[in-house]
Amino acid sequence: MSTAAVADTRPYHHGDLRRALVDAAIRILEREGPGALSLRAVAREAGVSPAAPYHHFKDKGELLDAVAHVGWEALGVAMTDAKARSSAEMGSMLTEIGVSYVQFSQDHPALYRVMYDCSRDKDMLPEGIQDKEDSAYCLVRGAFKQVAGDEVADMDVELATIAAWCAGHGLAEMSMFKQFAPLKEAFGGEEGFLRAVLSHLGMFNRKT
Amino acid sequence: MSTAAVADTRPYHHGDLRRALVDAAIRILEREGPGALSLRAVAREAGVSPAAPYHHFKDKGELLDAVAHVGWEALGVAMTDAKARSSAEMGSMLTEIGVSYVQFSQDHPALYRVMYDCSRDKDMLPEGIQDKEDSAYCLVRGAFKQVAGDEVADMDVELATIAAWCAGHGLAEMSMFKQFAPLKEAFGGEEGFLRAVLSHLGMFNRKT
DNA sequence: TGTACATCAGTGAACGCGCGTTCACTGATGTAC
DNA sequence: TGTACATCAGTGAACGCGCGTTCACTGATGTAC
Repeated sequence: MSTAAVADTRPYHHGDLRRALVDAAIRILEREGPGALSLRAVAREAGVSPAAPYHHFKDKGELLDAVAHVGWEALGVAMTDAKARSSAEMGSMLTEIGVSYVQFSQDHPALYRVMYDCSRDKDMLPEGIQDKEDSAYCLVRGAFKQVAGDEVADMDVELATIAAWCAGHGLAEMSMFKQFAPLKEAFGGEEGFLRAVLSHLGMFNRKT
Repeated sequence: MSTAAVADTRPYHHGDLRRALVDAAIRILEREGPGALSLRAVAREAGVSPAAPYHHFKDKGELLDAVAHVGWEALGVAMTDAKARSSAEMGSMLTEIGVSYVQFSQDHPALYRVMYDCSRDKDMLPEGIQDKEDSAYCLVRGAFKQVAGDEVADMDVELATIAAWCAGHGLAEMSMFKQFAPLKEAFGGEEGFLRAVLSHLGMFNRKT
């Protein structure tokens, strides 16, 4: 059965329009960027009337929150994978996590932007990033704890985590600029460049 | 003579509307944030018809560019001051510059945002940040060169500059979140917190 | 010094646009009896 | 098993809004003679 046929026989009730709207929003982000992300555009992309989203989200903000949520979860998965990979290879765990973070931002620049924009609107880090057990932030802090050992004060672990997060976020935002192209080439591509910059950031250099 | 009287006798021709529009835009940014920065709002704030700006700027983008330009110049001044101050006190020059950078972003959060948004739209760092002799970026690179001495390779100075810039930008963007409030208090306020985080970033620790 | 005229820098009304949201509606679904 | 009915999840038309931009215009200024 072709996609068209499926579309033709699409029932009046969608089934999981909530999820479909979030997916549509992400598709728009990847294709046209954050500027194109209106509620109407999302409904259009999902093949539904502009009023339909209101049965699943209070307003535009709530839809955006849901999109950001999906983004943070995907980022968490990417970082967890990187951590697992790195400990197997006994390389620098922190660098691998950092690289995966920045690479995520480069693979999904518009989504990454929305993730932070939603947080900024509330002056709050996303969804208890510091509290939840399996949050991306806790993953980084856990890695620092593991690398540092027990004799290091909690406060220093916290500060190192914040410093690393800031550096990662800054690198994510900066590395999109064209001016760095020659430098990237000199280091054999994006990843080489990322590793070179990260190696200049003290707290990424500790090894397990 | 009161301000009202000045306003009443305001001549048909403005004198320096271009500059007045940029000032009005910055006032809007400080008061209402980047979301409120429309061309019409700027004209309104400057007390002029919505068509007037078109005699001074090709379009909205060009006005925004002018605003960003003013921002980058102000940031450059703040950083130059910090550098001068620090060498007088023989403290860590790089930390002082870093602190001044982040403080600027906190004093003018909306302007700081516009400065980067304008660059992002073009995928280019602002106004030849890397080329111009007195750019903020060159100031940082110069500081690194001075601290590192002649034996360090140019490439390493470049990478350290980029790493520092990323860290500063990341810290600027992160430190606005409410979650860091308790940590800031623990370090005796904003500046103490900034210094604590920066001290965890390797390349800020070198002293003259 | 006075006058004609080109140019500059404003006005204000209007354009079309896409937006977020609301509304009365209707088709589909599930449940009680 | 059938039927009545409440509820759910859509439709599509409409709302008012502020936006960027254009237009014909006009008042002020400066310059040539």
